[in-house]
Amino acid sequence: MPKFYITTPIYYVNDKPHIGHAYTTIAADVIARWHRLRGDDVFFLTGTDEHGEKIMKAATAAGKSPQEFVDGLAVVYKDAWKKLNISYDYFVRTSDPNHERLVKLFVDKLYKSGDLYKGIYEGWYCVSDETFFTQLQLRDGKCPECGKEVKLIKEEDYFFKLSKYQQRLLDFYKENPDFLSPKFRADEIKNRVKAGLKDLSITRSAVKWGVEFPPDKSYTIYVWVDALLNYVTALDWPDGKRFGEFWPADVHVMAKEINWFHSVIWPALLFCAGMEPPKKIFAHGWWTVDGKKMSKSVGNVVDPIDMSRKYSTDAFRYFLLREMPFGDDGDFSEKALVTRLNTELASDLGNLFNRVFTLAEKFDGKIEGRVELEMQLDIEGITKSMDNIELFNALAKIFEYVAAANKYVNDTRPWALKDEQLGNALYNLLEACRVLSIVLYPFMPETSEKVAKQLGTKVGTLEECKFRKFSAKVSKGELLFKKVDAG
RNA sequence: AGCGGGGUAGGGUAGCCUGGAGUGCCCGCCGGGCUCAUAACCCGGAGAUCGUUGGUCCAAAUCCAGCCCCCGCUACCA
Repeated sequence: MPKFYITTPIYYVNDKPHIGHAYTTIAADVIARWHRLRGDDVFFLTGTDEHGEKIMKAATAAGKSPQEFVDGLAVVYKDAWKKLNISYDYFVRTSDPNHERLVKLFVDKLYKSGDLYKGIYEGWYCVSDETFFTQLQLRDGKCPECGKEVKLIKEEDYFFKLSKYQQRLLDFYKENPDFLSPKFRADEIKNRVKAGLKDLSITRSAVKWGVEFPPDKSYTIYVWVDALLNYVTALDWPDGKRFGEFWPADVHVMAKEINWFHSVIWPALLFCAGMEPPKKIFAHGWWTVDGKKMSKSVGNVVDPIDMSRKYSTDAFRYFLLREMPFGDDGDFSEKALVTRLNTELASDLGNLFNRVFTLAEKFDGKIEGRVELEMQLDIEGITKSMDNIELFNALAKIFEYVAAANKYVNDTRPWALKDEQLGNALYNLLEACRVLSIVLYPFMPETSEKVAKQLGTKVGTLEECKFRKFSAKVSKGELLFKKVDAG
């Protein structure tokens, strides 16, 4: 059985999840469910990133210890993923003692490799935002966030010789053309690496809430190194059974702003440790909301839990993956969501099931006949799209089949048929519905299960996406998607 | 400034890499069909100088160059 290891980033727990977190996680869930449907042995990892100065400050402000504080937020994330039907296999936390232990082990290994050295780190620090900026990030020499004065901080840190890995990375990208995706992101990364790599300071002296740096205990390990390592500590690197079974990761899914860390720094760290890099990095785009950049100050942050409660988890999941090609940027609006829910989910898909099941329930003859509605389903195309992580294209193909099935109803006019002819039409339509329940499963698992139940069966595997003898007993249930008023 | 992406009917997109009738899809609009179904479904129609100028070519949305707009990213923010 082929294995498939997929991850989301671990999310920084300074706030509850917003639509961006939900998007990454839902997309990864869809891919994970797809591979389970294929029969792969899937390991789907998500989790939370819990170290850093900001967390400590937030905890203090809340009158809690950092650990109490992050414990509370980890639960918020787990609850959210439950509501969004995320089928993760393991939830990793960077404050977990096992993670911390393995991070130290890994960094110690880096240290012994000789690729760490002591140097001077310089950065522009904004006191009010408690954040470092690079020279280029500054706006008119002032803080790009708040516009206040920044001061140059110099500190002695341990550096990782990232520059040493420039050529190795470029060679790796060349030998593995599918490593960086989508394609248009690959050139961005390659060009930046070609332009030259600077070494990376991987310790902090000011940050107390973090993993201790073993060779020099006055430092903590830079949170990004801590965070990236979750992908292997969750597998119990180096000796765990899961590590042997699942590493290297098949795909790391994330938003584009952290592509650099995954495409450049992460493989370099792994090279240094003598380990295999992941097979694929997939960086998706960002959502604007009603045409504007989402931000707390504008007050347009979309809460995925609200959306799923209001329109159903499946409708929300569907919308996110249907509205924009996976990889691009796109715009979220409730109006657009309602339109897709009312037209594609209620009128096209839901109504198809409803009209077919209504006809089938009234019929007491034999449901059998010639296969007439199978080849309209482009299962090869869907498979190819899903395997290439073109989720948008896969959905488009699935809905072409929905349209073909609706057309078949209109063309065959089953309400005017009886006996064998009606049995034939119903056979084709019910098999089409059954097959649809399978291919829709990764995207809308609840709906898929409801359809299977109404068909008197269970959601099948990808292999069962072929027409066969229909033997189940149909019992119509409630409407799968009801229309809602816009606004 | 550097790097990258984009400008296709009222809106949104695909097509561009590997030139070949403006070809497709979704929403909206107009007309027809059907009556199993959630006023659902099916068919047809109107609507585009494919940002702009020039070039290559028998042929350009597609390739090349210039220009005009729009938008990202520029690494130690977690």
